[in-house]
Amino acid sequence: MNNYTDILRQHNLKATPQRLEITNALYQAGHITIEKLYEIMHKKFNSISLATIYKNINLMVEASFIQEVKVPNAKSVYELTKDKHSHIVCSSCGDITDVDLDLDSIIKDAATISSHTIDRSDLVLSGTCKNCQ
Amino acid sequence: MNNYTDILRQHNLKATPQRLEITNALYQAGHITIEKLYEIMHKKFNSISLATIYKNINLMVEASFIQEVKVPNAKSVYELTKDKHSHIVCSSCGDITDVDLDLDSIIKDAATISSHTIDRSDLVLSGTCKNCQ
DNA sequence: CTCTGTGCAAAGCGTTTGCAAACGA
DNA sequence: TCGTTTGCAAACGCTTTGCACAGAG
Repeated sequence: MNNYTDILRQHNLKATPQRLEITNALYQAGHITIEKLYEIMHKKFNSISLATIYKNINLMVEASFIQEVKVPNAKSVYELTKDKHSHIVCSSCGDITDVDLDLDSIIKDAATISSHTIDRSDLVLSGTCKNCQ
Repeated sequence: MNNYTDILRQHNLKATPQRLEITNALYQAGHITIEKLYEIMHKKFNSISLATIYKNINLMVEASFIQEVKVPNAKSVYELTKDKHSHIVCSSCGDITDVDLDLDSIIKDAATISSHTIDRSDLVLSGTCKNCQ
């Protein structure tokens, strides 16, 4: 049992049952669309509103408690913020998995080539997962 | 002067003035949002409709003549399809530049770790460009 | 008790669709 | 000429907003 109550409060968010369930759903699913999240939430709170989902998702993104992942040719998914990682999407079943890749030298190259400072990297790989092959 | 007329036809798209101008705007801008594209188009065709822009953008994406780039915390941009490359976004001015990075070994690692096949990679780096620093 | 969060309904915004007229080949 | 494309208006779907009531601290 994770203590999301405290974590929410640390982000100045009251620990309402709805928020605890959103957090729990994100934890369970790993990556989830708004649509799917609403489905799950609706089972527990049959009168929940999509507005509540959106308001909370936006607050949680602002608080950097969760993050949006933009996926090519698909809807965005949300995940709990965790250590830096990349994503692999299966174009067939849509499943998304995390993968820990070392992008340091590539980012360093990019910074040199472009004269940019770089503070964020989003890598999404697409292909076919083992099950779908 | 690029011969987009022929290129459009090779993709089974009639070379209308509107399409030639969309293509030209993409070429000039490198990366462009729908909104900005409409602005530019409107100067040349004052009665152009957003519907025309959307229809053509969608056809061109389907034909792989252009591609959508999903940008964190910003609207998608479109670019002419060219050799594989990554993108660097300036969080300050919003400017997007192409950068040629070798992701081969990283992709290979990811394929091994995940047992996926990988046929596409989208890397978007974010930071601050030289001008904005 | 106070202030924040929820749920509802309405509004807002970006995108798509249907259709008649215009146009490219 | 024939099939495609354009522009308009309406429809659509996702997201946000305003407000009264409920609930967390």
